[in-house]
Amino acid sequence: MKLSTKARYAVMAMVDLAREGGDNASSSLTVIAERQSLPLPYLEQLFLKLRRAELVKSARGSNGGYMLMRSPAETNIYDIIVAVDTPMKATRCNDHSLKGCHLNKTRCLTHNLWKGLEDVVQSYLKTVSLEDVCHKRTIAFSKEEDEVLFSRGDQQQWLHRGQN
Amino acid sequence: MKLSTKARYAVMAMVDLAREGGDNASSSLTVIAERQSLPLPYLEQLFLKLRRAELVKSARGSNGGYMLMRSPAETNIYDIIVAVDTPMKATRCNDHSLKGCHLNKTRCLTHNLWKGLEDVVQSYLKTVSLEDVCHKRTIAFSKEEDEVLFSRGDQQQWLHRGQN
DNA sequence: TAAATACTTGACTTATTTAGTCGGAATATC
DNA sequence: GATATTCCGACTAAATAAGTCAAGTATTTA
Repeated sequence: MKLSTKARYAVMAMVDLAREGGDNASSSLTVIAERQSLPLPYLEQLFLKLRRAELVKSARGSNGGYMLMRSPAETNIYDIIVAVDTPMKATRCNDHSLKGCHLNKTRCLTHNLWKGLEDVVQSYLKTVSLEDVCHKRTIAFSKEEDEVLFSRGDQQQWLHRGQN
Repeated sequence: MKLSTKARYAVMAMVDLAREGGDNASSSLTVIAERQSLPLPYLEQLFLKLRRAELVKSARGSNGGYMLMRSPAETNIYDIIVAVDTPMKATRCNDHSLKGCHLNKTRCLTHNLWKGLEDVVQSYLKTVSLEDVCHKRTIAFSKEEDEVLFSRGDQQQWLHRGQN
């Protein structure tokens, strides 16, 4: 269970785009690839999918490039990862055909467990926006499952859930 | 990003063991493999690791088999998955050498994001025990990030965090 | 309009990981 | 001693991921 480079590279590139591409300026993949030390042809593959997912728009021709479709605050990490990769597949049965799921009682037992795992991952990735990442603003869950660490750059503050 | 069969099979087998192996009775891998439709030689590999992780103890010879080291309630899913597989590796840099992490500012930005993802997954898997799975008792997080669904079989109850 | 720039696309190759197998040794029970 | 079982390392095959390549199309600028 590990993150694919597709997902990692896509997020890195989108963060780069969010930081450098303000004021309706588009960044070319050549520049992004260089800044982030990523292989250009690989980035091309990824941005094709990002554009089809309507996360970025492209401008062709000289001085062309890509720019975000929506603001960094409105772009969440989950959408980026889904666009280029399968985000988290823990269950084996898809929603329609339950083959491989309820062969017998015991096998079915684990279904909720894996579904819960998918939900947790999905929920986390959806709550984090591109802007959050740009500002190093992240959400961490403590072991008590009762507190949330809100971190903005150097400042950190422990809060009880519901106080945000 | 998907669950490995190692992790899935190991949990399935452990759940089987928890259900059938009460009263200090040991179950042989042959039986578990048959009940769960899993390849025996593969299970052998996995239980070797589970034993070394001290999650199960073994009895050799005829009528031998495996039994849980601790009670199902004291055995959590995270430990099982860690024993047989890497649970969730989202960051690329390990804790000691930060190579590939702070090459430049932007790359560093995503570090907290991935670390947070690892934490969320780890936290979830640690809170679920083998007993929970046996009773289909799972924890699901709502979109509001403020409520928890405690489900026991047919009963379901929405609670605010901290009331459990 | 010509040239430069950069996106578009699919096919291809290679490397890595995962999944699963095999053969045999050790050990306990009947 | 026959049988059932764990124990262990090495091996193979299949699948996936990562990355490359080449030939195109569209757009802008000069």
